[in-house]
Amino acid sequence: MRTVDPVRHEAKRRHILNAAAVCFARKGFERTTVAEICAEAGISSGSLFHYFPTKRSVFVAIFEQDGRDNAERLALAAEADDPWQAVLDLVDSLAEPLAEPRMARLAIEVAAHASRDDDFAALLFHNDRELAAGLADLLRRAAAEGRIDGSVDPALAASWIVNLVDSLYGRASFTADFALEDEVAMLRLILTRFLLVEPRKD
Amino acid sequence: MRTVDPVRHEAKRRHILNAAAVCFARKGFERTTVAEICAEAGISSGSLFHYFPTKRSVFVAIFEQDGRDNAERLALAAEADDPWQAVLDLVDSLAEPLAEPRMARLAIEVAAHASRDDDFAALLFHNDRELAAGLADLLRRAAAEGRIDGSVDPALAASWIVNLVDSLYGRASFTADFALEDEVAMLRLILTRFLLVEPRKD
DNA sequence: GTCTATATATAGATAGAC
DNA sequence: GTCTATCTATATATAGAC
Repeated sequence: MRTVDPVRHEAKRRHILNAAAVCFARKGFERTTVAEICAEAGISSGSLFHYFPTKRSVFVAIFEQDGRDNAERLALAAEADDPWQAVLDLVDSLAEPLAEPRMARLAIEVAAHASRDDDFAALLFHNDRELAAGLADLLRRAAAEGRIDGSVDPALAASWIVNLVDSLYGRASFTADFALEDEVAMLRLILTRFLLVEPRKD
Repeated sequence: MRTVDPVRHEAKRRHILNAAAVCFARKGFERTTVAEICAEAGISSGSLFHYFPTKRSVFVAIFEQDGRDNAERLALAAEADDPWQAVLDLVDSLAEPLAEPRMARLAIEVAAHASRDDDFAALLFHNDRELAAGLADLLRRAAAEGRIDGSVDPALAASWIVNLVDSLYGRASFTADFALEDEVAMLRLILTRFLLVEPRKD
């Protein structure tokens, strides 16, 4: 008979992480205080430190989920019949969180923090490489089928696609009246013209 | 007979700003202490606060120069005979600071800080809009001469070019073995295929 | 103008009652 | 497991001698 209920424990952890994400998006890692996270979550600092050993560990835990989410999306994309369409769909799905503007700020905060925290950077780096590797596979298939330009190195092109999506996040936090649909459409146009072999119809 | 030598004053200011830029690139705005800047500059905190009222003012001063530099580059580009070539050259010159890796980290720190400091964001926003406006003019000229695709809105395309260059900065701080020349070449390929009207030769 | 010394505030994290 | 109270460290900025 155990004294802790693991389900309740996990639920509370997530509750804290959600509150923390809101705060980190609002003010960044350094300027967000543990007291603010506690206020947002409706708990005391003693309680927060019962669930997480440090403020940093709260931050890191938020993004460990991301790698898992992307791995799922890649697995789905790998099963698609049309690899090039799968690439475009993947780009759409990666851009989707931008419908919530605070996610853009959080993404930038992540990049900034990674440049000063090597372990955290390694986590993100791993996530990005997994994503780029999955994209490269799709591009290779598309090139084999003659759908896209085979002269561009798939690995390099894949890492540029990841980067272009990242740039969309930068753009979202920096552009007044950011219109997600228009921006995604432009990104698709850039990618299509960059890689598609077929003659232009536009 | 004045007691301050304005030349010496300005030189000291720049010395402090250079030292501060090194520190901010290394650890970000929040984690960099005034004491560290002073150590890097070889002065005391009392002395630093003689030149700048706050730590933030030091940070801001570093980037006020950027707008002036870009304005100069734009003025040069506006006089070029070949507007499309001028765009590509401008992109090269914007990417050039990346030869020093610490500049990439500083750029990311800037973006993160801007998302929490509205006045600072306004400064950067102004700089970016000036740059995009200048690029849009060049694109309009290039389209009028039939050099590039006239169906793409020049203003939107221009802001994407600015964004693609920004993404290069993100990429630089995130890519192992970042090879500036290869990356710039790929960026030029993307831009050329995105906008150029002439049939592909590759 | 530059320094040393320090005021003041506020952070992350801990202790221990309940 | 959650709280209140607090420790300890460290930060920005100031005061005032030289």
